Amino acid sequence: MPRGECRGQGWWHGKFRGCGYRLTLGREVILDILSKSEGHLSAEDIYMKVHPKYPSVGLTTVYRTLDVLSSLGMVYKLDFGDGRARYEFAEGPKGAHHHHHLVCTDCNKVIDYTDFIDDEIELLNQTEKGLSKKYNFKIANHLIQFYGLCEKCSAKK
Amino acid sequence: MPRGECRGQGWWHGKFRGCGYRLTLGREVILDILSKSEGHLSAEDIYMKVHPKYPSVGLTTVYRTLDVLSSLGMVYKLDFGDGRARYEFAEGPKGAHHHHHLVCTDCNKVIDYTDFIDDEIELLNQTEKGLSKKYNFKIANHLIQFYGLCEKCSAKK
DNA sequence: TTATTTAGTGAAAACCATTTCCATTAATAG
DNA sequence: CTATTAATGGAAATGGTTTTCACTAAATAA
Repeated sequence: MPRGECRGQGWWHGKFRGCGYRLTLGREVILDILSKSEGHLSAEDIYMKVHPKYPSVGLTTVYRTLDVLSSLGMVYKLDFGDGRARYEFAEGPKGAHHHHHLVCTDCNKVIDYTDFIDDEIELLNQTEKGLSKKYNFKIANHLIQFYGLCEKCSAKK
Repeated sequence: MPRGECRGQGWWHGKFRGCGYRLTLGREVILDILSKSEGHLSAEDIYMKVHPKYPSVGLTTVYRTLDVLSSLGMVYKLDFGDGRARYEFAEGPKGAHHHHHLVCTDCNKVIDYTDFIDDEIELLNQTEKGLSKKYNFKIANHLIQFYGLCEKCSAKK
């Protein structure tokens, strides 16, 4: 991804600048990786993908950029209980394929599911409204995860 | 909590022994603290509460015991994103007052809510059934958290 | 354009919750 | 009571993440 192809073209350009953040090579590259990758990448995963092409981008910058992206709501920071944070792209304004997670407590495998999402979301919206009012809480986001054993791990037992 | 008052009396005695775990002073004390405390305690919180009366119980044992309790399903291990795990008592078999969480992303305050829980649980049960079948996943537990700004923090802005 | 300002950066060091190591202690079985 | 071995405490190690600091470069002013 040569710089010229991207600079100023992504829909996120304005978002960065609008919040007073500078648009740097590192940030573009990391955002690019995230937007193109399925799944849940750790900071190190991202560093590994970035480093071959852009050895000048360090792990520190990956962490710092993920923080910024996270605070801008462009990336979700997730915890699956294995001691390292995972990040996933937040899919722009249309929230294209929102999903929830099934987490295997044995092998830490994570399955994204979109089944039942519509019903879940509908209920969540109601719940959010009620909770916001009752607790004066400005809800920005939610997390739903199911924990258990994946097919392989429950067979092993 | 003198040892004699407790040894062999708690409903968890059998659970421990049945799983091949020994019933030790440390485990009893930690379980006692958890069962009497409202809220979400970190390992260090628990250590601080235990240490004055039982200085012989070390932080390592707290961690180890929490692991055991967690694997027995007697305690839930929670993550609110502030870098340390929190633990809460799982309320025995009747699941007395199951609740979900509202987490403030600014001050890390956590509100337990039980409102809307019935509808949520009902939907979750359906969803669980569907997911279990489709993905051959044995669901043992779920996590629902809403993230946002608490009253104080949204006023500050 | 060039100069100025200051946000952003890489590398190494620090941080800190948690885990591991190991010699010792104590709960349970016989 | 004795033997067995799970459990323990304290210190050290671990490892993901954050901080420090001197340096670089993006944005802005001249």
